[in-house]
Amino acid sequence: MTQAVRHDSMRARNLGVVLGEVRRSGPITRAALAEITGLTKTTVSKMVGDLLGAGMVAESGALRDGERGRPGTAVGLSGHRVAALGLEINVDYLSACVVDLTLSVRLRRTQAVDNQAASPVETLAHLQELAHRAVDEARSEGLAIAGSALAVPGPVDDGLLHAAPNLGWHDVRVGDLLDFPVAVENEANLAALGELWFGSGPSDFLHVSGEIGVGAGLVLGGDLFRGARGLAGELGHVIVSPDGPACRCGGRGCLEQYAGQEALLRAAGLDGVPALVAALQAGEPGALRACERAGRALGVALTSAVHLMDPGTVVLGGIFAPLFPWIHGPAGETMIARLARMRHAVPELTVSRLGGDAASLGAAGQVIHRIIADPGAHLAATTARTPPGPR
Amino acid sequence: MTQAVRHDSMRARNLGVVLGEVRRSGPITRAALAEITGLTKTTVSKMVGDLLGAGMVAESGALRDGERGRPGTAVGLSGHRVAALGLEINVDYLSACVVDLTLSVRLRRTQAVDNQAASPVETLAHLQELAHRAVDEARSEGLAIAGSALAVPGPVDDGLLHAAPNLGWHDVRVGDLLDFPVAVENEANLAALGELWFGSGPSDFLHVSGEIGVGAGLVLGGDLFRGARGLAGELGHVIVSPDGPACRCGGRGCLEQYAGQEALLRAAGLDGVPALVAALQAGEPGALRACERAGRALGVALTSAVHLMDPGTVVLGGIFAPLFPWIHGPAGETMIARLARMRHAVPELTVSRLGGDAASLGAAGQVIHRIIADPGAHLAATTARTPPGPR
DNA sequence: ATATTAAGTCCATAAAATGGATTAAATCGG
DNA sequence: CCGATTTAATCCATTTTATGGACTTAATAT
Repeated sequence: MTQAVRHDSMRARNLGVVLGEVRRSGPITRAALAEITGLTKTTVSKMVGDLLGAGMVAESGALRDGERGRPGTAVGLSGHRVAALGLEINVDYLSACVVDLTLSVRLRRTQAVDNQAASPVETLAHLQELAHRAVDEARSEGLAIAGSALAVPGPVDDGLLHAAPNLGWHDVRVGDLLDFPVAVENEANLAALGELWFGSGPSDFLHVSGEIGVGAGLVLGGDLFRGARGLAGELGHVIVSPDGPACRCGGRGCLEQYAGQEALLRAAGLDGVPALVAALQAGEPGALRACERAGRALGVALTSAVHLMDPGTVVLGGIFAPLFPWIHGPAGETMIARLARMRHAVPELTVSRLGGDAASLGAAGQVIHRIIADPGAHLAATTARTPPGPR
Repeated sequence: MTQAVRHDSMRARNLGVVLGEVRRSGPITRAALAEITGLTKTTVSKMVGDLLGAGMVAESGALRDGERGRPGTAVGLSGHRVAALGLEINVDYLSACVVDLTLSVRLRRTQAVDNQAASPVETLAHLQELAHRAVDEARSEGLAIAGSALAVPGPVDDGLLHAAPNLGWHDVRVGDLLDFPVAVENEANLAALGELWFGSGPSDFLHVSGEIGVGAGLVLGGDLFRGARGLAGELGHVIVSPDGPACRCGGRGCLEQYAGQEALLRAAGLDGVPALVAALQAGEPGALRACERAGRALGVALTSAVHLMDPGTVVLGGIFAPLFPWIHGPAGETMIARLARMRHAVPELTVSRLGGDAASLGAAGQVIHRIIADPGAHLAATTARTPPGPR
């Protein structure tokens, strides 16, 4: 049910509208904010005052635009006080980052750890240490960590990590193993949001994060699509050929068996993505054939995905980013051949410019996003001096 | 951007919350409404007063529940005044229905017309006539038509019907050919909503509407998923086998080539779905084989759909409803074999109990749904005596 | 120097919800 | 059978929030 609006929630929501517009429209005057939001100058002024007090926005001096009349003072998001911690657990590394309210990355730490050999408890002890170091460092720069989120390589439902096959974990309530509150979310989903907030892409796209598994996150209108139980986006197990090779999921002919990291390297007869890239650059026929095959399979799976979910564009990330020059052709051609007659515009295939820490950036970004959407909650929390996040 | 809340929109939203709760919780007292919504009894009372005045709710007498204290008077949705018109254009028929605010079907009219031979202008002239007759009849029962919606067999983007291959139409702005305002929407989407509001299903499901084409509508949390451009849900062109038979969409091995009405009848060597059902009941091996093959293909396509969209359950409608006893087995087994290891719960396959007019019911239901979500708009429209819908 | 224009603040007012008091209508207990 | 109790619904003064016009401020234009 949509919640009833009361006086206090009206104010909370309008604060969010104003702050959201400040983010969207960069440094902007109070008068322009009033115009855009439809609120009066009075109301906007009062709200901007509160946000200034909380250090969430800052005045960036008079905005002399050469027009007549008194120039306005522009207010913009301030990155000096509020920040968020983003974390990621993956097969062979842990990472942490701190992002401020302007989505500037203030800190990145990555630590190579072989988590395949480790238990959840061990891994999370490591992560906790990493997080505390990051927070201490951020604090010394005057930042207050307002919250944190964690990306994990597997489907998550309400804080419970169902299964992370590449870690060998099952049904782990990850948040309970840390000494600070954290939102837990699928790595593919957060990588998609990372692309949304830190990449240059549009706000409607399907982000494909090829790693050992192949996941996808659909972003529509700036929101992540999660499905009924948060298990949507398993592009890696879309069926490319119903009688194809057996997959660890129990099916046959899943995309992962054609375009997953392991299948791809096996087909090329190489060890590691960097070696594959080198071979491709050298023009080795075996490597080229392997990529061609993977690209066509990806095109088939994406065709099904486009028919079902209708994304605006498709962004390839993960291992597909370095392989993009070789994947792009066969995948794109397959899609055009199979989609063009049904749609005016076949979604464009683009490449992610984010590196491996898309997911931890997305995690931190999500925390920031929520604060901006509901600054009232954060304001109340800080005045009540109950700082969330690690201390 | 989320819209700013002002005093008037606060009231409008709360009206919607109250009316929504009246629908959800059946006849209910003002006191209980206050409790559930979190608004005060005073506020709720005033709103219920307004809704009574508009004829949208009615008091259904004292609610004597045997408890102590003064019994409350229950208010429930009233079906006596406000109603909506639902329309449908399909290959071989036109239909219209009138549904009141309680979602009771007050009128159904179906007219067999061969629209394959007709131009949009001719067909819509027919439809307009049908609509006016339905509205006149509804009016004579004291109903006021508050709006109308139209289901068409093809993808629609912002009122524009892109392509209806089975009608031979392209880029028709359907609403412009009628003399009353109408919301136009894909038949598969509206059939899914029809299932939501008039069927008995849950509020998270994928509704498959097998007709000549195979479409699907995803309903999540009572909302329809539309994709970036409203073109989502084309299950019929999900790829079952990449080198399968050529499809009119330009691809190969689409589901439609295995489980579409034409492919299915051709494989069975029969003419018409009733004949097929008769043959299946008689146990004819050719018909059984054709259904088995279609069911397995449907299972493959649904497996991909479940991996990507994660629906709670799957509801089979259209021609798959009468064929359900024979389709259900092979499709369900295919899904379980391919999904069970990845998910705790494989979405259940169920059958739609709605007939062929699911889409026109969904259309009318959508209008009602919008009125209930925002009764303030309807209230303002009626007091300003600008009745939408045909007159 | 003066007029004009636009930004931002001030203040009285309006709209809506709130919360406590009151009235109404039932059951319970003797 | 009557008063006590309990719950529903309404009434009314109050509070919260946004509004809109007046006012002040700071710039450009003439």
